Amino acid sequence: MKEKAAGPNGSRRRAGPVGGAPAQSRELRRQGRETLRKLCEAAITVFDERGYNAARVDDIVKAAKTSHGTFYLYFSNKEDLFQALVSGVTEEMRELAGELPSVDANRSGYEELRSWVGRFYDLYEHYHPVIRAWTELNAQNAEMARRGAVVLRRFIEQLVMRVKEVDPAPVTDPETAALAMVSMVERATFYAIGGLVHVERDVLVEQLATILHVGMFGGTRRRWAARK
Amino acid sequence: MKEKAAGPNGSRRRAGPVGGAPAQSRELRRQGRETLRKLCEAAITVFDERGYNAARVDDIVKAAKTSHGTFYLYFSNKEDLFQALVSGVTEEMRELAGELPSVDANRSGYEELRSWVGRFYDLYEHYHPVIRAWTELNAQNAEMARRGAVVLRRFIEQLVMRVKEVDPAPVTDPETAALAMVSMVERATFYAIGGLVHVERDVLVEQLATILHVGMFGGTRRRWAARK
Amino acid sequence: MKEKAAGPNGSRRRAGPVGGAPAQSRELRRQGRETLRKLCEAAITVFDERGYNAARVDDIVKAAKTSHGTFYLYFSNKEDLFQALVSGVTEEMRELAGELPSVDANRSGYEELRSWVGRFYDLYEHYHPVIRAWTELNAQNAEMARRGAVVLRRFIEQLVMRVKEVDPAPVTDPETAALAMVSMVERATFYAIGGLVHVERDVLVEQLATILHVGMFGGTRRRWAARK
Amino acid sequence: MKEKAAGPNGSRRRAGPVGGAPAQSRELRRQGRETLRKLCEAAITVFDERGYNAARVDDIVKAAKTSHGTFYLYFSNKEDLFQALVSGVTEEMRELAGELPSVDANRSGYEELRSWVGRFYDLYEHYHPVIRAWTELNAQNAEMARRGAVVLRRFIEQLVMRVKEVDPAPVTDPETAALAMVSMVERATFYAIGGLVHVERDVLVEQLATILHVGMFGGTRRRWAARK
DNA sequence: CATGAATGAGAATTCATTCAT
DNA sequence: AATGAATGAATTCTCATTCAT
Repeated sequence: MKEKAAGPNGSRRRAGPVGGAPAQSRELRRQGRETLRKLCEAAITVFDERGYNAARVDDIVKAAKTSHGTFYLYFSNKEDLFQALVSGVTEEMRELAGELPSVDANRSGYEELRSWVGRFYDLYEHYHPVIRAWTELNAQNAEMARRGAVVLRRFIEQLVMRVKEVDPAPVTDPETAALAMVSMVERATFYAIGGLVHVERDVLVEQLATILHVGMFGGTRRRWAARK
Repeated sequence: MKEKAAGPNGSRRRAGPVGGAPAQSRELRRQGRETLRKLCEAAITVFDERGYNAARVDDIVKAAKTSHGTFYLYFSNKEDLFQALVSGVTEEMRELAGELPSVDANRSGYEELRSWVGRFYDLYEHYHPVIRAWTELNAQNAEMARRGAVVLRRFIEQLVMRVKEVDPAPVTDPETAALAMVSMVERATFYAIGGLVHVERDVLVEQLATILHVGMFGGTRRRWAARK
Repeated sequence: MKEKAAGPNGSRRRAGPVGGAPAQSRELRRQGRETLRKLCEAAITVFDERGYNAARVDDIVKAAKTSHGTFYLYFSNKEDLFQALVSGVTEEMRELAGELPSVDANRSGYEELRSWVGRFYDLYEHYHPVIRAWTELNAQNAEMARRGAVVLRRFIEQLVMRVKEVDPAPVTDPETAALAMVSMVERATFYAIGGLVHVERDVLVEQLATILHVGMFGGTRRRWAARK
Repeated sequence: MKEKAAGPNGSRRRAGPVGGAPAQSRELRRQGRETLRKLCEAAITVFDERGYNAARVDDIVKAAKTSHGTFYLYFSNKEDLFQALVSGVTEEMRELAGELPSVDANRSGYEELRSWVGRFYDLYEHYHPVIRAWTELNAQNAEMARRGAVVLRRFIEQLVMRVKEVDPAPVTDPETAALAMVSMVERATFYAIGGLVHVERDVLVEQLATILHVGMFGGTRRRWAARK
């Protein structure tokens, strides 16, 4: 039942990384765009290895096989680069949130939900270094925390909207329930991908989809749970 | 229905903060213990304001109204101090995990669960600055991440144990379900306390307890959900 | 009584800006001369806004709407460009010094003097950004300071020569008096043009000419001072 | 006729150098004050040798035989240190301006004036490195230029005030005349001390005092000019 | 015990200059 | 002749840690 898509969020990958302040104030030619891309990739690698705070600009330029001076041609500093990366993530997360399908209480509803959770998992996995760095920054950078909150609320809103389509209402307080559910999906995925717990992707995705389905959309677990 | 206890985790508060390496190698008199306490409190305040990485030893000693020299009389460095704070949290978290009660599918089971979730919330709130700093460090310090994982798994274990007491088994894969549920409780609490979403403590605690009860212990939401 | 000439130093403007070392080693076609001119003008503008030291090659090429590469096609560095600008100023200053007229104690002598001071003022105003940048460099560049001293002494010499033509000798120590007078004219003009004090050009020119006339050439202020 | 005072501005030397922003936010003990003093002296030496812009913080700390870290304990950067030095100069200049005596047309008036110009010369000589650095900064730092203008206007005001005490009025436009005279004294002193022209202190002081006396206070040069 | 002062390694950033197209 | 891109040496500044009193 492996259903991992070709890339996170299906085939709609963004064109390329966006630069920070300095890069946006000028036209980039092919060579420039290539360097920008190398820097972004290098940064992701380095953030993955050492985390945001411990990452040095020097590590990034070494990983990108370029020079200090070049770095500052594209980004005004490490945070600027990071903001650019985060922009990519938030944009894809927004889209994914918007694609949460209508869900009914039947098996087809469950399957749609499971597929969606799977896409969330894959996106999350792809951007894991960035997301982890993001959690690091939340404590020291209010703007970053705010951007995270915006994405979180967007997920909650979408989930609430879908839940309200269901009749009879399966939950009495959809906002709070949605907060709980989104928290669950996000954090369990985080733990799984970070390796803090050992669990297979598909097992987790199924379990999360099941809880969501039962808890929010009136799905009944027992009838087909033994299928596996 | 406010049920906040007198202090986090009831009356079993630890004696006082423990010092780092330098402090443990000698006897502390009254004045010494007082200075130690001031430093720990100051550190919590500063970590709350700026996060761990952005916190400077200078900020801490200023907040504690003492000097750099004195800081190093009690802790060998910033991380040493932080480890001391984290030790307090992990210890209390371990205990709380051990106190997860047996839960039945009835209302009394729900109420015990709710009380326990409430205690989790209060403990989490009390140590919020430390916990937030901890998430910051996870990305850059493997030992810290390991300690976090230990606590997480302890919660999962306890929950699994309680779930297995229930007959007939309400979930097919208790380990994964427990991961999901612990993630949910932890993260929703984190968002609520951090102010990223706006939700009342008691509303959240009830919702989380309900989902746990229904999802893990076979509780039925509908019968008494209208009670409120 | 406005007597500002058509351009600084009358009609004897230099042909065009001279380039630095790289530009002088090759023939410049029309396009090249145009680029050279744009760079010089841009440099003057930037020096005016930020001073010499704070001026960046990047500022200059942006202001000239050209590129870094082009800059180094015409000048070997920032100082080379500046030397080129200074050469223009020193040359015109030398000429102006040489044109200090013979002055008698009468009104006609005063009027010739006033006209000459006016030309000094206008020349100084035109080159103000360059001159101000020059004062900046004097402290850090001995060669620049030397070139400034040469111009200063040239003015002093000329003034001494004119004073010695007068009989009976109106001053006992013409060298020192000339130093004082040249200092006065230069610095008062500098303050006026820089806007550090608020005074009209013609008022200042008259006053300076009067003091020079009375102090160096035996002019008597009282007879016609009320004229205005 | 050497009349150089014991120190610039007589015996009223200020207590000691003032620190920059960081130093002012805490109490300085004896050792701290000593270090502050060493840094200021070292800075003056280095500014003298290389000028303000070419001076490196590294040069200053080497000259002061201390470390980089220490520098930033007392000043937030090179400019902060320089502002502190300039504050000392402006304060003394203000005082000296306030001490311009009443001057009559007789020899005694001349002598008082000469003594005052001599004190100006000595003060200027003592602070020459600072003043030269100041002229460097004028072009790139508006605040510095403003502070210079304030001092200049203070001198002009005082001179105008003294001139207005004289009856009958010797000059028709005292403000402009005062600008000219202050410019003369300042700039001639600057050239003399900087070594751009070669002239003895006492010769220059006498000449400047004479011109001031004759030009502003109705003194008559001829009667006693041959005395020398 | 406590403290103010000093330290210096390490990190970020700038910018004149060169290079490849 | 022009240009966008790259470079890296030089510089500033920070801050955990040590030291002397």
